[in-house]
Amino acid sequence: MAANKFFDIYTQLKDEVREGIYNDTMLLPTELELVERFKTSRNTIRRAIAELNNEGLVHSVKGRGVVVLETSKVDKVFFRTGNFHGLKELSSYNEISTSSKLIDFTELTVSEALAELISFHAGERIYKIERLRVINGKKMMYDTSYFKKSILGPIDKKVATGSIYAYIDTHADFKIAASKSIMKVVSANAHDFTNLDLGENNCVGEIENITYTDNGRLFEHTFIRYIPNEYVMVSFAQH
Amino acid sequence: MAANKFFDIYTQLKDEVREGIYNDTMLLPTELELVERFKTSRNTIRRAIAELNNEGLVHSVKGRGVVVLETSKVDKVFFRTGNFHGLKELSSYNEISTSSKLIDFTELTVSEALAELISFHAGERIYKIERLRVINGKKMMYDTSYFKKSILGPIDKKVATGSIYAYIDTHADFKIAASKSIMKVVSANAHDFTNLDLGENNCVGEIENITYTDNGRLFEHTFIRYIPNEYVMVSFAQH
DNA sequence: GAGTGGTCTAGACCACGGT
DNA sequence: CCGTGGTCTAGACCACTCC
Repeated sequence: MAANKFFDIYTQLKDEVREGIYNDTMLLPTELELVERFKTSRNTIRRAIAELNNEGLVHSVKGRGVVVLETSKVDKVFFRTGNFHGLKELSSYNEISTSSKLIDFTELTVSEALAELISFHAGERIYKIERLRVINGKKMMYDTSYFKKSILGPIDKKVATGSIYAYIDTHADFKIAASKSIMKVVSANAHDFTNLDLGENNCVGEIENITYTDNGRLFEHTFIRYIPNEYVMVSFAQH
Repeated sequence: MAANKFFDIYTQLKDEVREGIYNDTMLLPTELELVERFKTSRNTIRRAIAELNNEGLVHSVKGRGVVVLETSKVDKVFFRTGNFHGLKELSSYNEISTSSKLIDFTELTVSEALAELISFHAGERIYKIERLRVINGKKMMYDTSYFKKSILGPIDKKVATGSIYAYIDTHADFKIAASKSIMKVVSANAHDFTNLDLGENNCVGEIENITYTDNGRLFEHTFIRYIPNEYVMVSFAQH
């Protein structure tokens, strides 16, 4: 995809790790050997290896080398059981699938009460969009999203029904830069019991998701509430 | 702490962002200006700025500059409501606080059934440790941990009662390198109802946490089950 | 076109691991 | 002690944003 040298090297090394060319617990070739092999500078090699570290495939140890991490059950779970692809796709990006239905679309002004709840200031003009995700007839996930109108510009119900983010890509003069998430387990409220197929369960998972534009401005604040036993989140941390 | 140049610059810029010297939505000084100011090379400046990006404080845009992200409610939540400090401290590191009690400590061999559940192979000799965290008399969190004996070496109940990780720091010849986590919301089982003060709730949060040594070997596999409404996890992602 | 961040090079020195 | 990864330098060129 990218014609970046470091990215190509990263991809190649990743494949080789995945194929088991370097066994679990073994070392990658040293940086100097990789410099030889890829005919590039050491910094570029290091950039590629840094990427492997971030992904949780290897761990660099000063004075020893680059250790390949044993594979675990977790690695197999990565793109399964429901739909949370790690955390990156947690914003509205993928929420609009064929199985996602628009429940409500309104324009309103942020009240003092709502300002307490979300990261927008009172008086700000916003769109509120509620959506329901149904899979195999089961109500799995309910989203309540707030978008700043001052950033998004005027939209109609048709846009809200489709993908807001596809609309931004083609019609807006800004990009989505980053997002932050808060994840909790909470007791279900009356809304949850009617909006979701909870069965015997009386709790839901909640993910609060804040999205930034590439101007550093808060753009979207979304609450995702989902039923137990269907979704999984995965993360990796280096010490 | 670290006498690394890039780390000092990162810390200083971070403070300045926090103090609002660069307002939300404004730009940081350009890389060349920072090179001037800190009398260093551009790569070092870039390393510091990369750190700020990872932390979710700024976002670099090619051709424009380094944008400071608006602060949000999420930022204030970071170290509150319970005890999950982001994800880094999720392994056993901090679980052994004054309020954490050892419930069970046994040595056993991984059965075929257990091997299905955790990332260790059948036949492996392991320690199983169960702990309960009580806060203000409330049973909040229940941990079931499995440690590879072949890596940890022989330990007794006294070590298990204290901090395993403090023990490793001082007595073991390996370090903890990385960890992976899976987070879910699941229906409570009979164990949960007796082990935790669930109140009216019939679900729990579960975090499965896998820890690696700096030799790339799976070392610990822990299941944390906790009550609703008390804990929060925060994450940040760049697009 | 001027200025920005992104990639890359070719070198240097240091801190640590293992022998 | 040697070899490893970690930090840092001083430069170059490119891709992008904005005027």
